[in-house]
Amino acid sequence: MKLEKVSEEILNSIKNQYMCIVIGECFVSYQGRASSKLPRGKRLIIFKADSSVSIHENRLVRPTNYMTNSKTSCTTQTVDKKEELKLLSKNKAKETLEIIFYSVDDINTYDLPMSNDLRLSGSEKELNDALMDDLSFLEPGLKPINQQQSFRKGVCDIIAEDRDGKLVVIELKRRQADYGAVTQLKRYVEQVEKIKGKQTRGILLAPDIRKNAMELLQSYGLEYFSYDFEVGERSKIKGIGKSQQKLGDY
Amino acid sequence: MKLEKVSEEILNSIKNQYMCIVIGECFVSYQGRASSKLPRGKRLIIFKADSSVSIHENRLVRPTNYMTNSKTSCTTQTVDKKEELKLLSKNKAKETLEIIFYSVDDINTYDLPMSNDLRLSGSEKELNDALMDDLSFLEPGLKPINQQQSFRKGVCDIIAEDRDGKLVVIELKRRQADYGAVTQLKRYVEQVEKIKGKQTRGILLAPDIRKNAMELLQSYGLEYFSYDFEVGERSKIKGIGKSQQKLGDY
DNA sequence: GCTGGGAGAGGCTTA
DNA sequence: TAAGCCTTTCCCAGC
Repeated sequence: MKLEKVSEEILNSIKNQYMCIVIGECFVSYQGRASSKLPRGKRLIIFKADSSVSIHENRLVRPTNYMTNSKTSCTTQTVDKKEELKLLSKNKAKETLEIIFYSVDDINTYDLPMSNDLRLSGSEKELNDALMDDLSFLEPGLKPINQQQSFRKGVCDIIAEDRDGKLVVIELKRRQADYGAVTQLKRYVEQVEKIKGKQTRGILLAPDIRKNAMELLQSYGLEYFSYDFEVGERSKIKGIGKSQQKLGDY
Repeated sequence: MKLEKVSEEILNSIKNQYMCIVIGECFVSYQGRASSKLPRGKRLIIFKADSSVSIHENRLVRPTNYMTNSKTSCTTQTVDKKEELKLLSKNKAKETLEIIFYSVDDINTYDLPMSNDLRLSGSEKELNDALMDDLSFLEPGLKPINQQQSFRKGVCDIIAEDRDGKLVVIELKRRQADYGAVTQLKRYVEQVEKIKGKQTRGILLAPDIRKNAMELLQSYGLEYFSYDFEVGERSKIKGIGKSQQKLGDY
């Protein structure tokens, strides 16, 4: 396949925000936050309407190389009497992605909509909403006090009040809680204490917690509850377990 | 394009570990760790040799839907007098990905090697080595005392001794340091203090640090130095800057 | 096989 | 724009 033609088709596709798919023998070099070289080999290259470029090998979901928000330029050159097509993509962060094609097996351009229409459920946001609906099954008498308020820092924090009128910060995680989750909760609790000027409890709610994270949590005097959830059309929290720490209280 | 033929080509491609690329009108539904639905629309679907399936829209580097380690089966059915091709992919984690094709614009199969071409990264080891070679440009009189200790990727823990004989834990980050970096360093310092039984300094070395992380670091009494590095054939540290905190000392 | 942890993380939302 | 944070994170290396 004539590389001159390939160059034209790629540039035309980018200009018209089509999706361009190329299969060809290439060498890839990246310079930016890191630096990498992909030796000569046959690969799949995708140019999308949002100006992203991805290089895929015949394995893994993620591309081996990629660049987003790029401006791509093409030049054909002759090296050792052989034609080469050089694609240079740059972005604002001064990163560069260079693809050199030695030969192209196939190139196709498709007019696909640049839509974003995945409907995902089971996200933390959704679980958060489910939890907000009824905090009482976490602890009797617990009431949310910041349904809309935004003196919270993260997206999914709940500030509530327990039956004794004490403030409670709840951090919800949809996966095993790690060190970061604990320090995050600690920060929020401190922040709320500072703003409200009263002692505040902190509850970490997660399906599971790493051992060292649990230790840190306890040393901070925070509380942990495990929970189960079900994903589906509408995700829901199935049950709350008591943490060891909590058990010890009784 | 006849969906019966499409079905055959996809299954054949999977069997032979080719790469199969399909452009078609489809609906996608996923159930697993989360749950999602992608309404009918024209998309790119990639079947790779490692049995991964990805669905791409005309934007973003990452696929909207995907599945790895899957077993895929095909059935064609007729709904409302219209032919449909149903692909069902399952993996061991009991996750399911269902793609229903209403029409297929194009399908191509390519015999690409399932190689894992090493991406040579501007090596972090080199940054570690460069730093280890001469700690004195961080601070006069600083000497490493665990030259042989193993490094983890992306993180370099060095234990050194300053000119006053005090222990210094140094953590090197490749990227902007965040809360995690600070709490990590804090942990190491505490660990070393506990083991060695003597007061220990902690230095965070990173290209940049987030404002809040800086505050936390200072509240912990830790130190921060910024540095520049160059990636390329041989990565090297270009220079060490002094942190605001450090400047205040002088 | 499970788990801990980095990554050129990507990508999204809000200040 | 930067900061903060979630993710079906993906992926590898260690046990």
